[in-house]
Amino acid sequence: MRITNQREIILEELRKLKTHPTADELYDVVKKRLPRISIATIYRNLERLSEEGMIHKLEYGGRQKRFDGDMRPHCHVFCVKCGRVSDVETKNDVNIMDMVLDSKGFKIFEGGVQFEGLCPLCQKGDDCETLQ
Amino acid sequence: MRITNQREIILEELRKLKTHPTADELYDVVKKRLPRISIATIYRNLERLSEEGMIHKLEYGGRQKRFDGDMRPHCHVFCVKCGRVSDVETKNDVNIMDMVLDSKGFKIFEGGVQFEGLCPLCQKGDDCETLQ
DNA sequence: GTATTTAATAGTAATAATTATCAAAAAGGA
DNA sequence: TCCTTTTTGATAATTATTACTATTAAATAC
Repeated sequence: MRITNQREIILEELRKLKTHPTADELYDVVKKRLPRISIATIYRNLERLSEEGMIHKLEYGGRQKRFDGDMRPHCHVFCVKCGRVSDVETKNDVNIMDMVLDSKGFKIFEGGVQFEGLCPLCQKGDDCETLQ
Repeated sequence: MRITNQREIILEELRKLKTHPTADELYDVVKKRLPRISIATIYRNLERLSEEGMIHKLEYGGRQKRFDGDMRPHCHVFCVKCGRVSDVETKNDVNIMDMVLDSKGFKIFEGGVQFEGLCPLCQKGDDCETLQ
């Protein structure tokens, strides 16, 4: 995987954000540093970086995928109304993988806990701008 | 929510399936009993039934949503290659909700464990027909 | 350092899944 | 049965994502 300017800046900006942005949200951020970058480059690199295990691709709650540059193990909660995602701090004493009794022939690599709820804005009844 | 023939049969057929079908997979099944049904009716009812808490909408792994008529609490594993979903039998001694220490202002309703892996067919290297 | 090879990019067209629209049909009372 | 409201079928529109292609830039060989 070649180190291009675009790839470096995409990764750098994603790591700065704690918001688990969608591709187009990250596009808006990266465009400030690389005004000529294409949205296709954002998509391609996010896909590639997640294949390489450098970022996480989050696929729950809503139609758009979200991405997370924080590779430390942690859980997420997503808002069922607006699709926003946040980190959740959890007790660390459960090994999820040990919970499996029968995986019906699947070979399991990873297990994770995720939560559903309402974000602070949607609780207040505000129309979250990031509607899924 | 009115009880229509279409709605009843969609629910009935979904409950019969253990495959966690996508909307179009369920469409093919339901069409055998209701040849004139529209794909939009499938989408509308699956969305509606999940809003009403009668079925589960599964949004991980791939672009298509999947649906599950089995409302007993249980975990899923999805194949990272083909997107197939299967139930996973797990130890029942962990209360996921108790794990939360800080939810960053989100009000959490539900928590679940999900696993990623490879389905039996993709392990063999076969081209799964249900490619995501 | 320059040439060569190969991967990555920008810009845009195409695709796929889902949702919106709307006239007609059916459900569930009154 | 009649009336109101919901749902349906058919299809258009939308939205997120991926594919395509000529051009540009990285990495490597010379």
